[in-house]
Amino acid sequence: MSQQFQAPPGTFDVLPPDSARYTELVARFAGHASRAGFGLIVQPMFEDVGVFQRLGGSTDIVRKEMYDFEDKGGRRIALRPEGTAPVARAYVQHRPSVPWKVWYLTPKFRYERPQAGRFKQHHEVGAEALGTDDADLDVELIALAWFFYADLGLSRVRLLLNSLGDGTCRPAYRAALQAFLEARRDQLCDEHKDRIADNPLRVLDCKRPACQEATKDAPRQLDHLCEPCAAHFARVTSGLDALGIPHTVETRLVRGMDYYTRTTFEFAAEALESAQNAVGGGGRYDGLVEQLGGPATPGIGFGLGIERILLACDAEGVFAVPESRTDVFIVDTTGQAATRLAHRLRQAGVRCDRAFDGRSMKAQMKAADRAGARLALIIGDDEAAAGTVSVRGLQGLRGEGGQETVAMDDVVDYVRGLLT
RNA sequence: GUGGCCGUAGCUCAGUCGGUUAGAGCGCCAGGUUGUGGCCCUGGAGGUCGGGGGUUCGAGUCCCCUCGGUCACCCCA
Repeated sequence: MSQQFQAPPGTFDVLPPDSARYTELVARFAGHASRAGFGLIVQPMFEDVGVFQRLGGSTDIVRKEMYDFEDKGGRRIALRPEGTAPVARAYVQHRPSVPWKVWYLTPKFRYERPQAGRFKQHHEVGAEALGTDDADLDVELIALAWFFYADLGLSRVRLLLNSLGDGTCRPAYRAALQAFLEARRDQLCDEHKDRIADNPLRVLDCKRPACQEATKDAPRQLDHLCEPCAAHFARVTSGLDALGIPHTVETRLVRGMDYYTRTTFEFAAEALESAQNAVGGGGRYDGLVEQLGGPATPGIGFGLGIERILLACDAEGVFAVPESRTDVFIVDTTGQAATRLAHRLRQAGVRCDRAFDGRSMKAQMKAADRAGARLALIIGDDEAAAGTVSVRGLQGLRGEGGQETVAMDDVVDYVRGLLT
């Protein structure tokens, strides 16, 4: 007995017709991104593990959720757990002129237990822009994501916004927060007692009631911004206002990677019941390129989770993409005509399909119907002898059920005329 | 990594108190109509009941283990 395999835990196959939503979603995002001056970046699925380790050492994503291994050449490799660091790595490697604006479609891998809206491999579309710290760019990125969601039909998405400060104001704030947390160490949950030293901001993000209560009056980064950071944030919020993008300032919003500075944001789908309601997130990372060995270069970007977006669309009842498989189906019982006719139609830009295995006319007509074709092109013995094709209208096309006889030589043009 | 729930046909599910050849609907194939789809009718194919072990005269049903799924914690897209 042969072994049956299935997709590894936490992964999945997306088959037609469901995959039509993926292609349509990506096409829409590509449209928004290219209209905003972003070009596609295609990158490896894996990187030297150091690309990720060097900048997220105290985050769970890097500490315990990374798919890393040694390859046959003894290199330490990690499947990409996130998309920003590889883009920064590419920037350092190629030094493109700035501002450098790229968008991507990528799978992301995280070793964690699957759950509603959470997988070991999921897919994101995203955008990154490097080379300027102008707050207008922050607004442009956020607007790109925001109006992309709107384009899909989503209306119940909430933008959460925060500023984490920079190298000037963050250290002082961090120290003040650590002092505050140390004084209340006993009230924190066990897990976060240990995080005060290495990642105090993370404690603010804890959802346990005990932690929430203990940190209720904790100092807020937003109140400790230096003057330039405060001005930057004010320009971001006023820019969003100018575009009519509603936002909620969420002072506890920390996000998953250590490299974020200044603007951070997250998009929460309120239609999703599950705990996994973040459909996108991102922020500014003005120190990242330098940490990866490049020149000091500011940057900002985001990633949007395709699977969660589709879940949110289902919950809101929007973005139903009808499967559209073919326009024309060739019913050929002679076994002599279908191959050439299909080729001619396809070369002429007509979507067409056909049956195989020499099935009966009835079976081929059934197949034509199931394929969603608007026209059946019938070639039986009579047509073959006369050099003609019977063109029959199927569902959706005017004259449905009607049938006409057309010369084989003219049928491609005739069909194109009917379909336009 | 921790915990709850669930595994019967390709899909959605039924299966009585443990009882003899494991069912339905949908889907698929064929026929009804030797050249015509949808609707209808008839028939057919398709299952080691997730896997292994145990209890029993007898296990889809009870017990243990295991694998898988799912949901939650954690974390995030």
